[in-house]
Amino acid sequence: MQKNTIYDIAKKANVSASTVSRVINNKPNVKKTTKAHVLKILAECHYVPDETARGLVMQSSKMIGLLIADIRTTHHTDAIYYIERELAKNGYCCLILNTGTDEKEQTQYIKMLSQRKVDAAILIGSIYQTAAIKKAVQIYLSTTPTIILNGYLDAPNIYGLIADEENGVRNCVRLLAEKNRRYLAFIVDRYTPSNLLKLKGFESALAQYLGGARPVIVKTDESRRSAYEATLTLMKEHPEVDGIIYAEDILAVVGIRALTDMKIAIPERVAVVGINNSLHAENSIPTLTSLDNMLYDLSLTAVRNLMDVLRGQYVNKKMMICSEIVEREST
Amino acid sequence: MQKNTIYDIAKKANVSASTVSRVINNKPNVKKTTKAHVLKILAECHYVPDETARGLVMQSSKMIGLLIADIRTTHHTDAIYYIERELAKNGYCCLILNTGTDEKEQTQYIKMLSQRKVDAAILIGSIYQTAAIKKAVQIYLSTTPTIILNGYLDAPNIYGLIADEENGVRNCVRLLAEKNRRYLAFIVDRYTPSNLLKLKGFESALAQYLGGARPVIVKTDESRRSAYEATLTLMKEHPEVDGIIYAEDILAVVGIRALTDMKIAIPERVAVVGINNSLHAENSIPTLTSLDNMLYDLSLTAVRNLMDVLRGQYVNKKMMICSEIVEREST
DNA sequence: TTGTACGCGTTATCAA
DNA sequence: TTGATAACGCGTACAA
Repeated sequence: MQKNTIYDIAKKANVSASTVSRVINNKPNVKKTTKAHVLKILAECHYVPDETARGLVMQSSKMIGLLIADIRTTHHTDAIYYIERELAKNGYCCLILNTGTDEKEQTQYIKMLSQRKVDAAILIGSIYQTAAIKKAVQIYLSTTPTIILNGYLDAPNIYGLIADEENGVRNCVRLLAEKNRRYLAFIVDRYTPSNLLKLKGFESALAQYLGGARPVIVKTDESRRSAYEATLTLMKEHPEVDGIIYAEDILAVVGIRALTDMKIAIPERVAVVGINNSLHAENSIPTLTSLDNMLYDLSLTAVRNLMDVLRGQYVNKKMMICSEIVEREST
Repeated sequence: MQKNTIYDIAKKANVSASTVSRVINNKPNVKKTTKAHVLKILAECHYVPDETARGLVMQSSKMIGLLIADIRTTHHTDAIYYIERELAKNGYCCLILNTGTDEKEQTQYIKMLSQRKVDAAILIGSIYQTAAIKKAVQIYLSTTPTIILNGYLDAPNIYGLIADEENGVRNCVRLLAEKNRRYLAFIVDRYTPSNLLKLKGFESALAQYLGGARPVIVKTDESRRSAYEATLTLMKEHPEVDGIIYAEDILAVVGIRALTDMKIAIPERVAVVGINNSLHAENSIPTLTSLDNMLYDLSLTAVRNLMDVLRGQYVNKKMMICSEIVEREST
């Protein structure tokens, strides 16, 4: 594009740069006719203001940094989609960074956010609930409003927004108990803060609803095959199991396949529950009962809260959004 | 963070701002001792340069704009992941925007890219191969290197990078013909430029390998259920069909379920082929033969080409990357 | 080897 | 109602 600054426009319109600026920003005290004239030239030249320069003087980049371990995990992709769209409505752009799971790298990415002068940051996933992140934020983003999605850290500028998965899982156990299940297992792939809460809910609910039945907890590694194997092994070693909760829908879907291959009837012989209420749950055969952790509400609230903070309004530091069970064929 | 400019650092180090700048950018002609001293203060203050200001003077934002219709389509998410990681290696950040499919909105987003002064743009998906986009790019990004992933537009600053899906589909037909399939159908959900090429390949291959068998082409709408219904109807109306190619793996997976529900043996009675070689293909039962359009290579090449263009090197305007069939149980 | 002065494109203050 | 001028934080000729 041919260089196109407010000075170029000013020259063509025979006014000063400040008048052009006033027109662009719709400020008062501009004569109607000059405004119309400038507006016309602006349109003719397809003038677009330089947000970089604007940001420099306004001390606001109108950009929000989004940190995520790996954007390919579908659950997080959805969150990013909701967040990006909502931020766009408010005139903000998203700087999206895949940080991986290494703390050193994550710290580097937080530094990048400060370098890019983002107006705020959203860390997506409970994995950011660590001491390393807290320290990095204190050093590099000490005055930048920061939200952790499904996690919390205690710092003046950090806001936590968490899905109440602990109670959610408790309710899953209660549901299974009501369906006369007595021997429940929980299959988990990673010990994230979020998953640890799910396990906590699982164990306490067993005590409450199933008279302290011994919890069977299986830890798989992160490949999907592994959830398949884990399910096979589980049913061999604990044939009494009549209900399985998986830490995520994807694991459950793979588990359902394993059970089907073993000719185990779902839900007659074994009931299955997943978490996330994702598309996987709707598409599996049989369809999967799943704990909806309200990702959409979580995302929307994150943005709303952030906008409020940026407007200087008071916002609660640690909010929780209730989960809900969506019942389908697998229970 | 307490304000922290090169001037603040300069004061603390008893040197001028330009010396600090020289140290930061590792320029020559700085006395070793002063350099060490400045470096120490820099570290103590956790100084981070302001990329915004830097961008203003260097006329380079070190940001690349990524346009995508909807980041939630898994195939594109993968592309974004590869691209983001590769760009990060080169010191670039990604501005990711969901444009939707409306041309007016898409134009607005292109305008935003120019406003943010991105150094280059990557448009992900053949849907950007439209006259409206071409015009918008010419107006707002006329000097910004722009790559279309899986598409092409003829303009001085636009580079096309396309998967050879036309030939890929031709090879799929040949494979099915070699497996003695005679009556092939193609199920497609949207007439994107990419899908139109697949159809073209399908029809020409029928002429070549199957003596001009009448092509059965079914257009579904974009919901997944619809692919299920379409498959049922297809098999009722054309019971002779013994091979189906779906425009995308997801459609094929849903189709496989429909066939299974109809007790149609795969691949004995009907062979099935998908496109994208995504995780869906690996996870379906039976596993799905799929055309790999080399998304990873495409993404990597896009970034490499872009970096070359930014370095002022010559880059071919329209490149093609060959597809490959990955055979699995469904054929 | 180091410092001064200017410009990048914009907004804001103040004077005209 | 308008225009000149000074920031914003940085890089870089040019001068010292």
